[in-house]
Amino acid sequence: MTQKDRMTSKAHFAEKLRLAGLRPTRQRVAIAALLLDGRHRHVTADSLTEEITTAGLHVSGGTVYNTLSQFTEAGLLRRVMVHNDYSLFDTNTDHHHHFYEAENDQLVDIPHDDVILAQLPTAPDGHEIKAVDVVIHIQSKDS
Amino acid sequence: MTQKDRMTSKAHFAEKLRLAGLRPTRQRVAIAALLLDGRHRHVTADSLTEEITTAGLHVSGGTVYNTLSQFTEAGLLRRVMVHNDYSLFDTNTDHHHHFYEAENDQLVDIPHDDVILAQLPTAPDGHEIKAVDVVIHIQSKDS
DNA sequence: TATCTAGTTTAAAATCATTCTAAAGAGCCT
DNA sequence: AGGCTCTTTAGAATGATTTTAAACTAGATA
Repeated sequence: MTQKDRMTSKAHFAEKLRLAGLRPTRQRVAIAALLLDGRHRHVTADSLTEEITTAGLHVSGGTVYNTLSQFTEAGLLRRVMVHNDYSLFDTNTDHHHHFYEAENDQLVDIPHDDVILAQLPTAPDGHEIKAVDVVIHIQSKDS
Repeated sequence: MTQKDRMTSKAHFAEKLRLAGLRPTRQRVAIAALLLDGRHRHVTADSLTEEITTAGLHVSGGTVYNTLSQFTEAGLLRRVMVHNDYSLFDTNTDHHHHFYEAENDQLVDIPHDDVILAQLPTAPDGHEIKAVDVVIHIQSKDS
């Protein structure tokens, strides 16, 4: 990646944040550059902090947590609920589901074409469906 | 409920615990009597502790947590994953799904006959499906 | 460009659900 | 009853996440 590309992408992420209603601060742009580049993956506050450090940057712990929540709130990330130990975030916000292997705390995307849902129930009166989360818990056959 | 009925049900829950491989201690039987009476509801460690207190009993905090985990492990309860704030347990272990309204932290069972799933994807090599959790996030229409 | 202000970041303290610990207690088998 | 193992207990410890109050900055304005 050239110097110019880097500058271009920085502006690109700043714009993305602005569109999402988030002021593009140095920290948010740095995190956006790591998480919103189109690659689909799962991160935790911890793994992200490690990445930031590896990139030679520094963002305080509180800000990492706040940023992940803000990005999620803004629809740039998706929070995946598989256990209560710590939060997992998915950089893929498209409609898709997950396999979760508790044994290794492993989260795997379910290929998009493996359609699962047939019909949804009607939401209770006065309510509407906001999201549908499907988590398929799996385990090694020999355990 | 007569004195005799009480004894009978106590024995009933003790037996249930034994069958689940759990030694029927005073605490476990008390909690089983509250949670495993066939009613379908959702509890947290906190709400359960409150119930125990209201019943004029006392079980230490650690034991409440351990018991909920052991019951879940034994298949007597089901842990429902909807947020990362604290654990929710469902006394209904039958195959069913949930509506979750974040605004009021409200969990609602989806009527059993509102079938949802069509076909499941195949589990990754060497793995088998253990459980399928579907959580439909809902919100008030006017929010 | 200098200035202002609301929104942000920071390190550190605080929170809070949950787990762990070591000692005391209770099923249950003989 | 005696004993052995599993449980319970209160309290300390853990660990992710949130809050705090002060220092900073993006972006608007003069």
